[in-house]
Amino acid sequence: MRSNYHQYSSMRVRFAPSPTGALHIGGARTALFNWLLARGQGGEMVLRIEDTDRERSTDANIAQILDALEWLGIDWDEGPLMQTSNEDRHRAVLAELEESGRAYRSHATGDDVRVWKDIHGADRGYRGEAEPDGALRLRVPDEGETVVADAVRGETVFAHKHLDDPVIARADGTPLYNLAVAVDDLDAEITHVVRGEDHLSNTPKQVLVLEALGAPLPIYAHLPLLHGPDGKKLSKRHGAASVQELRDSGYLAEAVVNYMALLGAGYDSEQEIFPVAELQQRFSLSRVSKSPAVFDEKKLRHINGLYLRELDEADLTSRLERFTGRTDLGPAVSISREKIQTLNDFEPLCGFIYDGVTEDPKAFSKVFGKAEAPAALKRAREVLAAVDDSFTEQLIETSLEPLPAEFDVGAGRIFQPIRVALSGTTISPGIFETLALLGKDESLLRIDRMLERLAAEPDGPSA
RNA sequence: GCCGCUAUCGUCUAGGGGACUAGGACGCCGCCCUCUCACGGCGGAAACCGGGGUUCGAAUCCCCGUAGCGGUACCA
Repeated sequence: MRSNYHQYSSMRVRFAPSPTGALHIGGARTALFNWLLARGQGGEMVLRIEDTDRERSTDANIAQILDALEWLGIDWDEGPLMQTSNEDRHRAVLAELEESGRAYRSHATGDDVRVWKDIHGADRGYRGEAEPDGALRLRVPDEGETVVADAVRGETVFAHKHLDDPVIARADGTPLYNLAVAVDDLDAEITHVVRGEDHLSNTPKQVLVLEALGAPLPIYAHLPLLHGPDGKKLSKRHGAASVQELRDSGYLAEAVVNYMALLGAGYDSEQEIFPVAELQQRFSLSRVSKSPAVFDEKKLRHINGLYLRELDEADLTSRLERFTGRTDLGPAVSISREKIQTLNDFEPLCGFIYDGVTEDPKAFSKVFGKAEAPAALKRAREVLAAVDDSFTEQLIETSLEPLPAEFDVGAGRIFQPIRVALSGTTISPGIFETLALLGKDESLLRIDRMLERLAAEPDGPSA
């Protein structure tokens, strides 16, 4: 059974998405594993678009998949090949199979197959009679079994008596998936078929096609599926599920790659942050796990934060500017980088610097509900007004430092009022840095406005 | 229903017969740091699905059960 494996000298893998929607994380991970394998082994990767489902395959979807792969940094050596462009070859193979008697025409429908099973029981797969026309079914031998050699699962045995003769072409002669895949992989001299586990049950059909053709078999590797937090197959309702959505959520491509590599594979018992080159080196099909993995956005966020803080400032700045559409972010980047995990976290943290004070009644009432807060803010205003016009972080800190003692309160009781005056909220970058960045005039202006508001509400915040 | 795959902390995983009082990471809890939020540091709770074997010895091998998932299209 293991006699006819491929004899190609170098490894060739393929990623073959069907363009029926955006590239999901599951698909992206399949692409990544193929790519890591090829790049780590000096092999080649082929990109093939399985567009034989013309109803659902659109150019926009294809463009989206290419865009997602490019963003992730996954490249390929051949393609994108369109499966439909190989239809002549598919039809030739179909004709060959029919002529040799390995396949036959039949009008049997799914219902007919079901009736057959009801009569014959589970131990007899559907076997039809050859008819002059109709769909083309591949003849499965009654005896024996087909063994799928799987690099992650070992050998999986499918007894022929359980297999129905699979339909490999529609009545109109158009080839079906199981035929097209087998032929395309053969033609592309693919040595390792690495794909999702949902394809495992279809694999014997493809192996049977290859054997009917007397062709060599690739080595298969079926990856564990990705699930949502509820244990169900990952879908839209689990939040960011496509590569594009991840990008729009402010994740970094390198972090997404690192995280995806971790899903369904182990590399080291102590370490899990690996630059992509190391991932390529370490990746091995034998390190792929067999059980499904749950996509955990919390962990992605954590890893993203790690990568974000590793970026040099110019790089981070340009990424933030591209992401937010703002320009001249400059110093705001350095005072916020320790506090954000994604590109998307920047805006809520620092938006007030550019857009003015945020209205946050809860923050206002909480901070100015403290008796000394208005007076503390007034005093801070005086002290800050006296600071040299250079208004550096250091000078600001020195000037404000004595206030807590002066009011005999904790530092927070002095700084939070200032923070709310400047930003409107209780969360912002460090207060000295923020004051310095805003500049003396703007800082004093914002404090004055808050003081005026407080004066208008002499009994304290009503909110 | 039938066929197949899988089964270690809530999650991702390490483990491939003795090194396991089962390791790491995310998350969670507590403490420290601290002007908020984070970051960082320290500590803690938390798992071998159940039952039979095999073996001197099993998280690791085998069988059964159970559960989850996938497939079962003239979809891919």
